Amino acid sequence: MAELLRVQGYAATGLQQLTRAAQAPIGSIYHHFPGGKREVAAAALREAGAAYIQLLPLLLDQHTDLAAAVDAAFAAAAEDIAGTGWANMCPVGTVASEVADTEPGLRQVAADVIASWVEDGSRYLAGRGLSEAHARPAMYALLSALEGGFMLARAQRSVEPLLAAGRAVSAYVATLPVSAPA
Amino acid sequence: MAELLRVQGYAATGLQQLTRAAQAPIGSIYHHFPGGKREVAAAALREAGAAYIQLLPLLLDQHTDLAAAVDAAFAAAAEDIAGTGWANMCPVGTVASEVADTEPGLRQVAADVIASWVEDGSRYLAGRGLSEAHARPAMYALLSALEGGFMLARAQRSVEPLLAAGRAVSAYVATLPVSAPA
DNA sequence: GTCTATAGCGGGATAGAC
DNA sequence: GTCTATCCCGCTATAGAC
Repeated sequence: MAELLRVQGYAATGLQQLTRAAQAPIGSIYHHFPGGKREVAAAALREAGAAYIQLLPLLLDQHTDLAAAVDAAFAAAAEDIAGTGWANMCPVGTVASEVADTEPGLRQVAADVIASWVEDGSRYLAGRGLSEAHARPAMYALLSALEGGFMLARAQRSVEPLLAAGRAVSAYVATLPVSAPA
Repeated sequence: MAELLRVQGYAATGLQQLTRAAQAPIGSIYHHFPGGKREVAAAALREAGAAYIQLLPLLLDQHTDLAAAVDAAFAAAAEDIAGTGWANMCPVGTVASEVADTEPGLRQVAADVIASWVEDGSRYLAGRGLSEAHARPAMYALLSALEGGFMLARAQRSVEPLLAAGRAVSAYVATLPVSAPA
């Protein structure tokens, strides 16, 4: 489901298409997810959200300098999106944009997922020496640039927006005061 | 149409809904836009794109310091989105995310609109003293942060992501060398 | 040229057989 | 509990009356 959501969005994804891809009968969907399409999508977003945030330390731990790490992470994302035929990397952003004003339940799920990203991410950044006051805005800025970069890169079939966004966040992070590494 | 697209997205917007909102019969759509839904959406995106880029100089001319201008522009966008009940500010991003892999024609239109934004925007930034080499990536970074910030702000019903993204772009711009103002 | 009625299709959801 | 057949609705697109 997450796969379909991030490529097509919520409204364009049919449950019949999902059952075909999952080779499951349509009745079983409503057995496991009584809430129907909405509930399936909510579960997919939550699962994808939990999986994605685990990538953050994996990517950023590779460089001792935080700014360099951010730059490299965006470059890795750019390589990934280009290598997978410009399929979207994140269902949360796509669905959130689509249903923010039409599906209150799904909007709330997306908001919760993002909130958990910010919480985990700013804790990580704090562990890398950023103050509490700086870590949270930095994480918001990073996520904004990443999601926006995905958006533009996918539309233009170019890594240029994603790389530029990464360099900007990297330069911004470099301006923040960093305490001694742990 | 642009109004409906930015709030609901492409797939969820019906032509009947459009005719109701525009108080026009459905036949006249196909008279003026033989390509149907796709062509109406394409025209809406192009028109909205042309309108939005005109806001850039209007907003950024208000401050002599470019970094301060960027910060203020994001703050203005945040105020606007909060004041309009978190309706999306930009149909291009929403539609692009949704149809990038399913509607090649519309993806191309979105790509063209974004390309024109980058062209006009980087020309403006160059006029504010940024070198050619810096102006284009800066514009990509600004757009990524803006679109991503819209996305997160709308999902979370909070201006915090947008303000954080703006401050990051502002700090980034402040690190770029600026030649003497014209 | 303008518009109305309808065709044809696929959607989400459900009832009820196994 | 598992799954199939079906309902009803809304969609895009078109044919044809004014």
